[in-house]
Formats: sequence, C-alpha cells, structure tokens
Amino acid sequence: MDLRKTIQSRGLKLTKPRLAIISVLENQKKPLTAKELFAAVGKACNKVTVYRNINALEELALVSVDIFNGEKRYCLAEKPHHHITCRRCGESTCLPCKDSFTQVKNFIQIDHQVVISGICVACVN
Amino acid sequence: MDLRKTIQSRGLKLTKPRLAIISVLENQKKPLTAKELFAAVGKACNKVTVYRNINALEELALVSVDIFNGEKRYCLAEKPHHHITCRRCGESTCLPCKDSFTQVKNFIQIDHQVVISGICVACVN
DNA sequence: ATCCACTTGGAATTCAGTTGCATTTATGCT
DNA sequence: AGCATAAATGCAACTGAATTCCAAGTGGAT
Repeated sequence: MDLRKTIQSRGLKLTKPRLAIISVLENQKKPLTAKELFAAVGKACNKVTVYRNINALEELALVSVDIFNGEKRYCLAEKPHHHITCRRCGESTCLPCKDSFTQVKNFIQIDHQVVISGICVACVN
Repeated sequence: MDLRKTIQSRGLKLTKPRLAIISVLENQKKPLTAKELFAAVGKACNKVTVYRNINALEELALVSVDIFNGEKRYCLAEKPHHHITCRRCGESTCLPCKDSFTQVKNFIQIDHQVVISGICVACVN
C-alpha cells in the first residue's frame, strides 16, 4: 500500500510537515540522523516536529532505526535490512538482510555487532 | 595477563579512581550503563572520571560496549560476546558470541539487529 | 625524595531530545 | 461549504547525558 495511505489508515493525519518529512525519507537512500533529517526538511517544519514524527513512524514500524556509535539513523522500512557505517566518516548505507557480512562491496575492515533484545522472564506477566 | 598489568603496560596509571572503576566492572557480570557504573563506584570518583575512564578503556578494547535503545552498556571484554536486553525493563545480560539467537534461556520474543561497520572506499587513504 | 606527565574534581558548557502550552490544521460529519 | 474536534504544530523552556576547561593532585620512573 502507498505509504501515505498507510499512515492515514493508522490514524495519523497527512499534515504538511509530516509530508515533508516522508518526502525527504523517500528521496534519500541512505539512513539519516535526526539532525540530517531536520536539515533536509529545512523550514518546512520545526525540530520538535521532526522528532515527534520520527517517533510516531518508528512506533508504527514504518521507519527502521539503527544505532552506531550512539547515533540513531532512520530510513523507510520497506524491506528488512541493516546499515553499514564507516567507522571513519560515519556515513551509512543500507544492506539487505542476509546471514554473513564478512565482505561488503566498497567497504573494508568489516566488523559487526549483534544487538539482541527480548522480554526477560521477570517481565512476563 | 592480569587486567591491571595490561592497563599499566598500555601507559595508563593505576590511580585509585581507576582501580575502583575496574573493580566494579570485575565484580559485575551484567553490562552497566555509565550511570550505573557511576552509582556503583559511589564517592570513589567523580562522574567525569567515570566517563573518561570508560572511554580510555574502550579505546584500548578492554571493555566492550553495546547500545540498545540509545543506552550504551559496558563490561570487561574478556571474550567476544553480545548482550541481550529486555525490551520492557531494559536489563541486560551477556551472551557468548554464536551464530543464531532465535532462542535464549530466560527470554522470549527474541529479536536482534546486526550493526555493521567498516571503512568505506572514500575513507581509505 | 623529587619531578613531571598523567589524572582528577568541580563548575560551566554543550548538545540532543523532550515537555508544556497556546495556536493551527486535517478530516469526518451535517 | 461550514463546523466541530482531536490531532498536530511551533515556540520556549527544560532535562539529562556527556564534554570541556582549568587548577590541583598523584603515580611511578629515576
């Protein structure tokens, strides 16, 4: 389904700031930090609105997030994928989800970390 | 080699605050946030010192770090391992590094994310 | 015992991200 | 089209983690 229709069907309004944010995410293939996203939407909306929308879209699983070095990066969650980040310049690119990442085109010295989460027995109620 | 000797051999002094931090990390099996670490050392040292030492030890790869939900957690890097974090309470535990994490004792609804890093061609000089 | 580079503590600062609140706006209904 | 209303926005102020600055302290080599 079209992203905008999906958003609407989940009870979110298609406001101008929101549309601007979605548009930036759609036209950007690399995952963006909140800051970069904010810079890209320019004066189309406020910093606070960017954060609120990122969180809203994340909650609906419409954007995927990963963190490298304390920096969260966001992009549209079309297909399950991961991000590879340059340890020097910090730039990220998307990678399809597959089993091993020992070799990646255009990158050397690949390293990876598996971040695992779950619900622990103490929390199951 | 003994951790303290290693630290010294890398040019770091064995100061009282530093020893207190190491001691806390040694006696704790679960990975700690900076805040928890700071709380555990108590008045043995200053908050700033905790941060500085975490960074120093991380740089020497003597502590391993992972991030879940924006929170960095630190523990001694004896063997390669990962951390599993409860999505509800946020508590973490260490896991040996192995290929799949579909089932983990004491946890349900396991999810994982692979965070990959490398040096991109633009950065190789 | 002395000396110096490394280390520390405390205050001030920075920066990302959040909150409260008044105003605006999308959207469903008549 | 006009209206009602809940959602969304913008602004300013706030929060809390982490860093920086600088003066004072300390480990450990000689």
